Amino acid sequence: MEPIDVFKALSNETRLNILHWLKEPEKHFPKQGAHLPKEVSIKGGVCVGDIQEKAKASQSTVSHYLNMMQKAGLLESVRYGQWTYYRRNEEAIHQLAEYFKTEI
Amino acid sequence: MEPIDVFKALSNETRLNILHWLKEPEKHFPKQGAHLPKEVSIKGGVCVGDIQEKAKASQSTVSHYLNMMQKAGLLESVRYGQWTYYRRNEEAIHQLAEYFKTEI
DNA sequence: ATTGTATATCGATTTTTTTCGATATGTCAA
DNA sequence: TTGACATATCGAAAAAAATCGATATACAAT
Repeated sequence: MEPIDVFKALSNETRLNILHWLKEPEKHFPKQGAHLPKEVSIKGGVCVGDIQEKAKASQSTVSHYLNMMQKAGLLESVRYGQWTYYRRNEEAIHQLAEYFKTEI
Repeated sequence: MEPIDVFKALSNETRLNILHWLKEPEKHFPKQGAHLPKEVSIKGGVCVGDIQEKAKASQSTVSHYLNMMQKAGLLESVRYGQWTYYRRNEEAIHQLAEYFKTEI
């Protein structure tokens, strides 16, 4: 997890928004999980299409953003069928906050 | 203090290094404060030239970096004669760490 | 006043990032 | 197996950031 990649990922309003939204997915994505059979639980995960709709950017841009944020370590993804669910990587983000406090 | 400006400022290795160096100025800038009469104390401040020498980038680039970091709130500067001393804005950085922990 | 030094700003070029539409890939359903 | 859909990847154009040398500004010392 390269700090610089994390900071780059955070240097954009839309990406920052996505991170925010995913903090309270049920609040910001009311129809969250619509595609999932209820026995499958992808807690806190939201599919790309829902994020795209809210972010108001093109599909390819949002896909790119999510990939970038995942590579930076901020998000993790789970694929279910044709959908990819993204959620925050809370553990990594917590470590990051520690890093920020002690190293920056 | 706009989070995005802060993250942009942190998205560069040299700038990240500068922030690091200024955490322990006496360690990384042995000849620190050489220009200052001892009754003037700019605690933790290092002049642009010293930073430039260590950063190995051009004078204009380093000046630009420092200005950017100051605008982002990470640094503060004091001018003494022909020198500008930059030091960390510890209070702002501390607040930032709090922001990171609670908002990111 | 003139010269030298430190830093800031300007202008231009190169590099990186953003952003998109088009296309490819993978999955589901009929 | 065909068609529809979700997402990923590709390739390109536009926008922004990095970076430099040259020049300006501000101060110091002679």
